[in-house]
Amino acid sequence: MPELPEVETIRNQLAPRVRGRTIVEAEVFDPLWCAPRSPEDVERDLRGERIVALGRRGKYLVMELEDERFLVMHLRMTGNFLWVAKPDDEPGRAHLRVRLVLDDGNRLLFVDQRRFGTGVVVDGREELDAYLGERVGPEPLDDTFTPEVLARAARGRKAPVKAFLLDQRRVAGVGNIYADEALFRARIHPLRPAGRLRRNEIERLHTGIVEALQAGIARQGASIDNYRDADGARGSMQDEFLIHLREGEPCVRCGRPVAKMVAAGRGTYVCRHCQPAPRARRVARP
DNA sequence: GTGATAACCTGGGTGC
DNA sequence: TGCACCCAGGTTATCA
Repeated sequence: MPELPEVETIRNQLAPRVRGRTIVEAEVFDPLWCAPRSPEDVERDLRGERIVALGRRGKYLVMELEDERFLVMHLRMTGNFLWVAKPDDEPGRAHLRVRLVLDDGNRLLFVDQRRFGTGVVVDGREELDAYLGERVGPEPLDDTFTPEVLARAARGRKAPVKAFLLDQRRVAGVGNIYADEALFRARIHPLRPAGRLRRNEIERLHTGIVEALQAGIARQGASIDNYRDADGARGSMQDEFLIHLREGEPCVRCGRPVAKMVAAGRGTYVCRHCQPAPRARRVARP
């Protein structure tokens, strides 16, 4: 599942290749991708536009076009954004949602098996800031993301810390994989209420988030299922998971078996020894 | 305002 | 072999 490291990997690969290129042809094959706007409208917006830069915000890939127009894409569950040099190299049409042909003949393909991925054209930097501002919180790899920022976001939250981490408005870019990895690194149980974490736990969680995401970027992301980088290659982070998907295997820290549970409605991996469960609250007697 | 849950979607896995 | 059903999960809408 593409999370921050996977999207950042794609951005790193594509940014230098697309900068300064012009989109000479845009084809949107799946109306769901750009709904409620029609594919024809979006194709018209993109055709002839020069690409100024390719950025990222949380899990969003942001293609900046001329005149402060932005194509904001989200890969969701199974989306891939592929770079193809020749028409013959294109994969089958089965899951192809969007094709952008550049003036140098190269192609960008949005391929998405489950059709959750989206693309939105936003006009103006103010509208872009508003669009992202209501969906995405602080960037965890920015210098401005400090333990204080994390503590402020968690303050008063009764939701389990796993749900807190998955909420993109609290911390941008963390999904199911890296939430598990960050919590294991921080030795925090996923069901602990976010607002009840102590100062030293917030600091450990901050470090865990940053280190887990950096590890993912260093390994070009995790290819559990569908994720491929811009060149169609698999990442290798799945070989380096400390806890995620390791049910029944010995914990890398204590050797006890890793357990699987459900937290925030998601499959969640935990070491019950290294990540102690929250104590049950006493019920007051009448 | 907050937290929980269903729905969206499709392919793979499982059981019969 | 074929069919029905369940599950995976990021985001959004809805409800309590």
